[in-house]
Amino acid sequence: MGLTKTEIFTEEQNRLAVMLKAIAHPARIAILQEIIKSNTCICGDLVEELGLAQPTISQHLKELKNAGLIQGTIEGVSVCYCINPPVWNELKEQMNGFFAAYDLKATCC
Amino acid sequence: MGLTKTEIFTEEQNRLAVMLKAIAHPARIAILQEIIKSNTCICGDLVEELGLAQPTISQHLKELKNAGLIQGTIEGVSVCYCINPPVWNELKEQMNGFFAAYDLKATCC
DNA sequence: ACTTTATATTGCAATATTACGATGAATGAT
DNA sequence: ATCATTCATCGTAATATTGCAATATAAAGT
Repeated sequence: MGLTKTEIFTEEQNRLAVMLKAIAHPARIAILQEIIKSNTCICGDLVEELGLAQPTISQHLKELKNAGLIQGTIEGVSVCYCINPPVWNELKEQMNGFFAAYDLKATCC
Repeated sequence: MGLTKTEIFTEEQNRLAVMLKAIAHPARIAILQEIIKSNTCICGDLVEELGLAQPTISQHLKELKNAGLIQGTIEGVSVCYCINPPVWNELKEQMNGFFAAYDLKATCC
């Protein structure tokens, strides 16, 4: 098969999975950290920072964009990337919910 | 290729990626939610709860275990699963760090 | 118009993931 | 001892992901 059975799960579960899948790669974690670290939008110095080829970085950026976590605005020749607040907050809420639910009842094994 | 270049990234980035990849699937999100919801360890009623075959669930549990997020203790015929606090907390800290870093400087686009 | 610079797209090879049927191993009940 | 129950493992088919070379696109400078 190789294809996730999304129809079995809730919309929330599927959306959270998509967002987490987008972050779940060291290169994309590094990209997000760079974007957050540099106060302004980052204008694609990423290829130099990370040790990956330009098409690879471009592809990772595309995946982050597809998941809605970042947005890219064209600035002349280059493109400036930054966090997309609504989706980022959605992720934050979901994860906080997760962590809070566990903290409440961590009385098991 | 199809193989992540882990040697390029920091140990922290790689560990976070492994943990997030483990959660980044709706079935595994659902499993974690069930484990957290049921105060006690969950003793594998998961096959009935979710609509997936038993080998599939078993495989997902294995991946969560490999990432260190859950632990399973044998209880007679069945196996009881619960959150593995150290790794779960590590994930929580990492994610909180992420979210806190962004909240500080959300003054961009 | 031509060239440079910055990014995206395409195509491909290697590998990983998802799901499940069939089968195996271990415990508890009869 | 035999059987049912619970879970893990193996094998396999379908699909997804990762990374890059080659190429395309698009804006800006000369």
